[in-house]
Amino acid sequence: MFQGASQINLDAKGRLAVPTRVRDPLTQGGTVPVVLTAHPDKCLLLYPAPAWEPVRAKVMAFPSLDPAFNPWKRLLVGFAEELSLDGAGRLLVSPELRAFAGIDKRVMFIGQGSYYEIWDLERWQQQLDRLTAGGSPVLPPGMENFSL
Amino acid sequence: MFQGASQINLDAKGRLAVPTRVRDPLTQGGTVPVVLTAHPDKCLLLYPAPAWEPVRAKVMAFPSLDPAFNPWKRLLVGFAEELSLDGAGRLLVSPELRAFAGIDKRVMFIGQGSYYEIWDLERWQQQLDRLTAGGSPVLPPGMENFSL
DNA sequence: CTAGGATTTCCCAATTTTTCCCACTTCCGC
DNA sequence: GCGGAAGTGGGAAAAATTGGGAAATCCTAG
Repeated sequence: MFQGASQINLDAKGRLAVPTRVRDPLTQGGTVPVVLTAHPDKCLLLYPAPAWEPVRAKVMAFPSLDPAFNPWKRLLVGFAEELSLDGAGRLLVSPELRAFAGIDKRVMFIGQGSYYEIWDLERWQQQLDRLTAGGSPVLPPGMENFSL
Repeated sequence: MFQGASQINLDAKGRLAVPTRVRDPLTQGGTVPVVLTAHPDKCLLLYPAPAWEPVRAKVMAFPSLDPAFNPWKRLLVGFAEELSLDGAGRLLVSPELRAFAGIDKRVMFIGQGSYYEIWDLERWQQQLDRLTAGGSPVLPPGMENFSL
């Protein structure tokens, strides 16, 4: 289970230095490749490759001719890239994914259970502000009785 | 299984330089021709020729007398072209297909499992914006409980 | 039927990009 | 303070894209 937040920087070549704390559980010590893809909230998702497979399978099983599903397929599968970390544990993020998520330099890593989210730092801040602004965030249906 | 997004340009002669990371899985190292055809969403579909055959067979098996199927047949079969890549791995896209998909120069390659989609870049952006705009993307029926 | 022109096709070469690896610096633990 | 590990940056070799040019083919007109 991935959790925790880390702020890191991309270097000039678009390489993302994955912190060791994140890297080892993610790649199981370098033996497993990772998959990077896109999320509608304009952040990226980072899976260990084996964990991505069932997700992709579910998305691909959507009916092809129903227009409502196509955008989701295009986003989740269309942006997915299987990557390996270089010798120094860095991830080369493609220009397409960087453009999609508005990532240039400063980035936030957010553990989310079966995957990590990668946010442009500025966009992450805005996301936080929206949640904490106004004192009382809106509760989605079914969460009214949730206790921490 | 094809996945991933690549932005590329047509040159002045209408040649599409298929990126290596797309080309090799698609043509299995140059041994297999490809088929390019049209999709109702105004993008093009790119199949390895062997993978196209069963799709064409299924489309051709649609009932001829039901008028609802005819547009699909006309698009999918009517626009289909079998092509080979030139020595530099480029695809010569016919003026008809370029006109259909509104492609002039900047183009997006989107992996979609058994085929690639080819979009005019501007049209692709619009397609993305519709999904990511408003903060809460529309979930099609049956997808409410989908978890990533 | 022949010749000219235009278009298409194929191939080569230069530039640009990518990939891989090495070295330095900084931070943390011992 | 010292040793080790992790993060950072840069550079060189390889590969891929881009553009152009020459040859072959097709079409048209004389």
